[in-house]
Amino acid sequence: MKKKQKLSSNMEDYLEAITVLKQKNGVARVRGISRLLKVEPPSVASALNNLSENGFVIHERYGYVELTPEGEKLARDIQKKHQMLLKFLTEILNIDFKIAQVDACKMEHTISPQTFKKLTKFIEFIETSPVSGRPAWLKGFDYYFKTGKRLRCKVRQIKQKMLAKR
Amino acid sequence: MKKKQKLSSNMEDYLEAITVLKQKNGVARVRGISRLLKVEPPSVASALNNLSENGFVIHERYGYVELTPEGEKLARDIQKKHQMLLKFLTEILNIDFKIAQVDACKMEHTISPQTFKKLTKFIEFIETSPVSGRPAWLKGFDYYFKTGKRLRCKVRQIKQKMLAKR
DNA sequence: AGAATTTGTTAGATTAATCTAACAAATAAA
DNA sequence: TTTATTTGTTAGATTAATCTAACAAATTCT
Repeated sequence: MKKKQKLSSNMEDYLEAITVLKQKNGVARVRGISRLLKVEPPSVASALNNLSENGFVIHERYGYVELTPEGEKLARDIQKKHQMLLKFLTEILNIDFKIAQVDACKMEHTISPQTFKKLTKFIEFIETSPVSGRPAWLKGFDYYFKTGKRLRCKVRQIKQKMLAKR
Repeated sequence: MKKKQKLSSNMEDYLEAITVLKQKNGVARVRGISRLLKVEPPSVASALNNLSENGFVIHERYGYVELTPEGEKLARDIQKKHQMLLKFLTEILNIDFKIAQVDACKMEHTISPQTFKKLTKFIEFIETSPVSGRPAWLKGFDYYFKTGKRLRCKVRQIKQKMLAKR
């Protein structure tokens, strides 16, 4: 066992596919992985050999694919990145789900821990906003994106109201 | 000439390196590309052959590397993506320049046109904010990231002031 | 149980990107 | 103008990821 510290994007994709399948069907098998990643079964076999040699999966001939603890940890980390990016793209930037899914799938392999952390916090910041739903500034961006114009901001609106009341 | 429609990330990196060098030194040569991308000269030679066959660069033996109009266009597009992502990461998310640079370098090859457009608008929205400098909500995020706490928002502050004045 | 279908494996080829080693051209220094 | 240095090229090996073709095991159907 070679115990690589860093897997290729490709191998990360295989690990991710395995957890996705286990979550969906309870088990992961060559066929499922092959279909999910749109590669032929021999590619899966070769990838599993690689992951097996490096201690991320356990796979006996014709059997189910199992993750080792390390494999499980890695897969979880990748999934976290994926979900965070997907959320950022769909919920904050309002990108179409399918496109966001593809983008997230690629970015999850390249994003640095720092950027991951920042974006995670960014999402958290917005989700826990005291104002219910999408905060005003984000709505302001939605409007700007659609029309190219700016909504007058709340602060100014209130100030104007105050002036009017006098 | 094969005229590929889609280049690999790798080839895109070479194209980008060529424009960067031309912008910096006026010309691009094998050595410069080799040093910039941290690959050996034969790798550059082979990449240039590829790009040459596909009509993106012109390179005669021992000479400077020139971009064709198509090469130039592609390189410019990649650079735009890179600069936009760098800006987003450094100016909005406040990520360290070096890390942002690395992240941008990878993401520039995977980002979809939609995401590119959204993010570009997002930056524009913030840069053209009527409030000078970083808008309040972004400062709110900076504070939240550092302390985990929320600044009370402007609207509420004003409302409180109004109450106090009565 | 036997046949048909699905699933998995092996062998071997292919492609893209890289490398080292050896050599050749161009440039700079003596 | 030789020599030395830098720069560029060619040939050939290596690695990772994929594929097709052929076969083998497991499962399902009749």
